[in-house]
Amino acid sequence: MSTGDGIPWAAEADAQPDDTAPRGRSAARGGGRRPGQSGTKEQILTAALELFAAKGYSGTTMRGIAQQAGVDPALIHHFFSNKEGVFQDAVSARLDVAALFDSLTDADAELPPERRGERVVRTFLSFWEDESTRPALIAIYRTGLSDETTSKSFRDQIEDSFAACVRRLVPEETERTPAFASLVSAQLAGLVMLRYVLQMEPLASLDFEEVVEWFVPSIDVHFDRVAQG
Amino acid sequence: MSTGDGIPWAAEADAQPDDTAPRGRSAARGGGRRPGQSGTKEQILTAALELFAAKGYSGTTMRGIAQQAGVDPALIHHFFSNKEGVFQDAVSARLDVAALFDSLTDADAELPPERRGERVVRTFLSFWEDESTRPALIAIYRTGLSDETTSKSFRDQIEDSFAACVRRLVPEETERTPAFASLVSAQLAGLVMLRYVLQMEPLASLDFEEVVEWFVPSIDVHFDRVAQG
DNA sequence: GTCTATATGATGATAGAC
DNA sequence: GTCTATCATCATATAGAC
Repeated sequence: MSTGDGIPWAAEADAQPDDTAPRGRSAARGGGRRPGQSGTKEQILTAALELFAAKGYSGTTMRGIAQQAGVDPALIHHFFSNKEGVFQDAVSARLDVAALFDSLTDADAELPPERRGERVVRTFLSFWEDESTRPALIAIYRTGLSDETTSKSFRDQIEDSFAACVRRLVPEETERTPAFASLVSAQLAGLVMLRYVLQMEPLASLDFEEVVEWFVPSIDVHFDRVAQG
Repeated sequence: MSTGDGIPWAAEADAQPDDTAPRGRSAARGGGRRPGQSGTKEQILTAALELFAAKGYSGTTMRGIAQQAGVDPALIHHFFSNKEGVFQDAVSARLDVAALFDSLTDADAELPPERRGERVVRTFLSFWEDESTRPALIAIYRTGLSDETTSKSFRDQIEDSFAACVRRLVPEETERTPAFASLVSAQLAGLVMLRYVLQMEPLASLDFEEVVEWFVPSIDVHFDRVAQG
């Protein structure tokens, strides 16, 4: 633990972001044996993600994952070598972090400033509302905040992902753009933290549209400000 | 760990919020031996808070605290019985969580709506800007988010503290008040998370007054909204 | 692919000498 | 008040039988 076991999940995200089609024959890679012959591997990843989301990284044990998945602990090592491997595979199997904002196209930059806030909020929150990606996000947020080591890569990841988002929506970069991006990130991070991670009431129970309606105006404030220089 | 060792820091805050005066003869209690004869106890609490803030609750070890404080691990048990005791004492020695918003008086409810946002933001952030209370807050936030068990009491604590705050500033309670409080909490939580815990740039390096200037308008949006029913 | 058995180390906690 | 020695438990990880 204190030996410096950082979790470089930011390494790379291979990921299939929103694979609505039933998985099975993904693009033939290599030619080796198809993984997950009996579905056990998938089962382990699901169990792992559940636990990482609920108990954080250091609170999740290999034994716990094994029990949750109904398999032997040694099997997990067999598949993923170590705990860090399980985490990375579990997260990237459900979510492509780097592509979080890929659905924001250049066309969105043409939106009038008063529409951009809503566009960002809806795009970001859609991944939190989606039950297939939410556990991965919760696991990432919990783990990313657990200590200074993981916080560093988590921070870089947020920075990168939001920087790309901002670059799409506010093409004309000014000196205020970075601060603007920080502020918007902070507000979105706080929202998901309380609504989805901590599940604070009544925020957690609000209808999605209600959240958007309440929240977007406070984001628009920043878009207005950055637009007027 | 999985045996359910929650951290009920919300138990009670006895706390001396800002004991600037050099301790020594605190109000004569009992009559027993004066604690902290050689300052060792204080030393341990400081080291503990530092580690809890940096590595979270589960990432901090008794041995690590001992090493950081330059004392024997057994001494910590002697003073605080167990890890949970160290955490509670370390946090409550520097910060009275329950009194976070006590400086908001009824007079603030008389402020025009457009001034209330700034009042809340400044009050809350002042504890994060203060180096004597910041480590305790970071420790609380990190620990509170580490898993579902601690998240529960953390959430309740945020709820209570902000509920009290809102009750002071928006006396005329409507059906929108709770949602309003949630939203404001979320935005403030996100801000401190990115600026002080994750230290995301450029947010972390912004001048305090700049942060206030950028952030307050997005809070005012909610005050305006709740004011107009 | 699946399991048993085990190596190796760190953890929180305790008892007791000085 | 301070320390040594130690316990029981948990962790990750590995080697190897089937």
